[in-house]
Amino acid sequence: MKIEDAIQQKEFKDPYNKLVVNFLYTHSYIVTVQNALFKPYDLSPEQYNVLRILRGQNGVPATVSSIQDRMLNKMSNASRLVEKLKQKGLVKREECPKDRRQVDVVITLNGLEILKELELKVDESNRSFVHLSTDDVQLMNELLEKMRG
Amino acid sequence: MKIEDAIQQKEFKDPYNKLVVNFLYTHSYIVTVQNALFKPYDLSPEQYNVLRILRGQNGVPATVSSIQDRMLNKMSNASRLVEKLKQKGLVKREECPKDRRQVDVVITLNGLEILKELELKVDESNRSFVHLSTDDVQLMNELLEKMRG
DNA sequence: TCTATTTAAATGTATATACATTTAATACAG
DNA sequence: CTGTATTAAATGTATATACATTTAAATAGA
Repeated sequence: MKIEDAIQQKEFKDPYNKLVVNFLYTHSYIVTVQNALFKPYDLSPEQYNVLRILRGQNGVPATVSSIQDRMLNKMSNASRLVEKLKQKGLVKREECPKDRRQVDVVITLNGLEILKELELKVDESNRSFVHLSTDDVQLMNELLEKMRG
Repeated sequence: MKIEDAIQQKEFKDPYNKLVVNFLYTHSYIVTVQNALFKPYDLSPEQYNVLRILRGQNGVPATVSSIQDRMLNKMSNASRLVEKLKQKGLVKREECPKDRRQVDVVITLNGLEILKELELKVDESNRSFVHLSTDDVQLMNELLEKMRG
């Protein structure tokens, strides 16, 4: 569906304007799909992302700020997301002995299991809601990086 | 900057996965720029969007649900956004005489003025933070629409 | 050493999304 | 009509972003 029809706007002043609007609308489309996917697991997309970051550590603890640095949204609040995940038993949080200001965060076995199960569904979902050929996906990946400059 | 460097992830399982991550990261980049732009005007990007929708009505009142239908994020809450804008004197809200369930929303002169001033900055900002040629912008607009299927 | 600065994490608060529920008014079937 | 269903908007609540501030610990410099 054309963006003009989706938001009932006849025309755009220039293609840059249209791109930003088109982008924001598409973002909403993506997160709606993602939310529906994560909801049965009682996880938000952001919490899922933190779990993925922690698994990437291969057992090495991550500090809250190192998680923050790797998040997709640099403005999100790793401290509170970790707290939520801890309450669900998906991560452990321990005071770092070397520097008592820091906190060592590690994913639990339970967290790894849920992540493994979810990841299959995420992969499948990504492939099915992105209606592009691999070539177009490749092209779009390049354009996104060029776009950010 | 490559997405792999931006979030310190070595590789992606497949290009679809990378695209989604790349997309979410780019979204964060865009809204960060937009928030900074709107902040001095005490408006959020969402409130700005509602004002733009109302101006597009050319004086014809819009109901809350018609605003909702035209929003970029279909899950946002037009009712509360309109209330915020009313408190700032940027919109008027009146009971619709034909159907007392509905509410007629109209942008005020003050709202139109702020919108006019802001729009210039938004246009300029869009052109400067999107580091793409017009051809690439056109291409990306097409890919976004194809992506949503 | 003692103080000042810096750093890591947590916390406070406003806005917005996500989704369910409520309230009130209208439509509509019997 | 009258009771039921539908619709529009508002409201309730949880999560997350955005951004400022606070707290505590470590570091650096006089």
